[in-house]
Amino acid sequence: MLLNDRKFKILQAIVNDYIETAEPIGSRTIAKKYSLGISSATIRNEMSDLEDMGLIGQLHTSSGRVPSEKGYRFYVDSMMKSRALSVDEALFLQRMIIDNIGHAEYMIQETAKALSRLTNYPAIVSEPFLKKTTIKHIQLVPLDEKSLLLVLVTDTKTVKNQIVNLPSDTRSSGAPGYETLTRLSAILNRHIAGKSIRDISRDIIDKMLAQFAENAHVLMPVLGIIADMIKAEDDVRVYTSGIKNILAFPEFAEKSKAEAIFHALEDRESLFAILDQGRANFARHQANASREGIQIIIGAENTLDLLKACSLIKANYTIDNGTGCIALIGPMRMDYTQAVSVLSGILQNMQQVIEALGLRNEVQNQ
Amino acid sequence: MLLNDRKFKILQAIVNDYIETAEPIGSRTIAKKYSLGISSATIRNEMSDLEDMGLIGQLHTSSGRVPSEKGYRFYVDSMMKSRALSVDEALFLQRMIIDNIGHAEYMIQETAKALSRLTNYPAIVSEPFLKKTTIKHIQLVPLDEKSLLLVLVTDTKTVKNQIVNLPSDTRSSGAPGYETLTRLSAILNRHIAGKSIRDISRDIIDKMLAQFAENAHVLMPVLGIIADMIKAEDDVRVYTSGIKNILAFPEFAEKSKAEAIFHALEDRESLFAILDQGRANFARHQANASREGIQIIIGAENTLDLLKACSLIKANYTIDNGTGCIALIGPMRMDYTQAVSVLSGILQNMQQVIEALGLRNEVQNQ
DNA sequence: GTTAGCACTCGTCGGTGTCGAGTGCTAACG
DNA sequence: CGTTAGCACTCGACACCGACGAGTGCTAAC
Repeated sequence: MLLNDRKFKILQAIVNDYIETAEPIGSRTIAKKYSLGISSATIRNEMSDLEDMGLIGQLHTSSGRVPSEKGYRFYVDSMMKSRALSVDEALFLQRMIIDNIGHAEYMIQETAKALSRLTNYPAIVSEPFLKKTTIKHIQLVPLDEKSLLLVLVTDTKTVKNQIVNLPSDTRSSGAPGYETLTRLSAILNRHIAGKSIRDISRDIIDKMLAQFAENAHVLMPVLGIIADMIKAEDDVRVYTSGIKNILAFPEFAEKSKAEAIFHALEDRESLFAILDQGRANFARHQANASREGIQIIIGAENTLDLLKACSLIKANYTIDNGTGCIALIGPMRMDYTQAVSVLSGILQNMQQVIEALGLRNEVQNQ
Repeated sequence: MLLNDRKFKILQAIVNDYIETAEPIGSRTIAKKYSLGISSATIRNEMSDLEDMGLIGQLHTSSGRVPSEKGYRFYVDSMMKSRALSVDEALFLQRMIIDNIGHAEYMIQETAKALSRLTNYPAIVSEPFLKKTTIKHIQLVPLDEKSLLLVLVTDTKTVKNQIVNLPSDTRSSGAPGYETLTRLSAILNRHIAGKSIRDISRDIIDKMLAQFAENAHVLMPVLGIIADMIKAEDDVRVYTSGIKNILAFPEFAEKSKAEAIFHALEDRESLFAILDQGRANFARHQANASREGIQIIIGAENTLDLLKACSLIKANYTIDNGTGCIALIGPMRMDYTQAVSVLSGILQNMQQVIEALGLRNEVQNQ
């Protein structure tokens, strides 16, 4: 699509103004507000052309013009200026890096919070989808007579723990003591560290049972819980933040619309559906792929009916054996410039934290 | 306050109807809808009396009547029937108990979810406020050359873990190995298990330093992190669920009101302020104390301006060395009967989970 | 090609009238 | 004396109307 310079400027004025005010904008207003050096009548003619091209539209005859989806698409692809982060934003992100180092578990939640806080749009962040979690280290810790604590470190340095309740009908009175547990931990590590849950064969279990000797009754509950924990680890979680921000947008003034979105953003399944739909569109709009992999999906480009009136800005991030997703939702007239710059800032931020945590390349050679 | 039987029934009809419909109700409607066997004119006379007593009011002359705060108070104190849980509700709670056994950490979040799900009111649940967390067990787990994992079990069986990054300028190359860490863990346990962070004296640290010998450089980072973790443990967290439900109430139709509540329910500080205000009111309305310690705070009885138009139903729950709080928020015309029965069901539920986790009396004698 | 002018459209806003639900008061009834 | 029917009155909700203004398209003149 090719636009002459004047049409370009007028379209830009319309989109910017609408992003800011959410009101249809007329020719006279453009002439007054933006000094383009042409009269409102000329602008009217140009606007008429832009409407013919499908870039703008009007809600009814004789209201001002509003960008169409195609108009937003054009704006995003061709006239959006990339903006550097403001000092405040950059400082905020810096602080976040510092706070998060050493807290891999919270980083993802914090990222969602930061995103919505900086942009005032609802944010969604999913944990990385890992191909196959492997066990890095196991430790049994004594608790009391009837139970012990199982601590599990996975190859992503995620740490899980759970209480193991021992069967009460065991011969030996009570749980094994500290020294015994240390010995049992060593046996467990020798046999299953570095393996995924599928790799634990009957053969290995038998060997361990033999070595556990009089403590054999401890092994099965422990293995069962390890399996559960690894399964839970393979379950990707999603976090949202700033959902209430949608109340501030006039396009969601009707409570029913706001409620529909609220509902979707509280439900795990629909969150995944939202994040997932990017894939189909990715090929279609190559222009965005260039922007550090940040995708912008506008209005009806969304495959979910629920989002037909919204825009979605999303990107993937990578931890060496999996990728997660991070996204912002807003009305179609969202401030793409700001949202994209913040999102790309956060992506860099996450990368730094991930590197600081040493998750990058050292995991395989444990 | 004494009401004759007819006034009693009329007031009950007004409150019930208003809870259900959120519309002012007139004498004719009462006569038709509730078969009290008296005419609308008689009802008008009685309503006039009820208004003089301050139990009901009207928004403007010639609109129907609406319960006043005093009216709700009377309703809650004298005419609310206690209702048994429905089969569905009971089953839902049963399931929750099963799911939560062994997951002390999630129980509180799950409780908030269950509350809001069963009542359709926003729920707030705070973690127990513990007087002084003590260390029950410490375990050091090897991770890699530069770091190790510290696992801490406290007297509430909460388990925390954090990665300890060792100073890189240490003489000995890399972190201690598995056997060494096991030995160091034993030293730590011998000296500080059963103590709170304040009890760890300079003297104890010196002794441990001596025993750590060539691994002394590991001790200080570890102790620093233990202090942080205990401090974080003493920080009570609060969870909310179902905030979006307020959108369904006509009294929050104006977005600005809904937004104010949203804001308060997303902010930790104001959540505590909400939960805290019960104390002052507790003495005032003894009548409620009888209902298993469930308090009902209506409208202006709230000390927070924000809640002057709301009601709050709250209760405390106890784990042996601390108490937490659990609450529901709704419009003044909330369905007190249902809310109270669900809340009391959940309280019993929590008690069962707590007992199943063995947190009750066995903790002290570790 | 640009602009001024004009007729036309349509949503918004204030004013007006009607309708219905509600009330209080009074008088009649058992 | 308590209860009820009837009546006048109040007031919000709603529909209707006209004025106003922001906006458009079209045409003619510059």
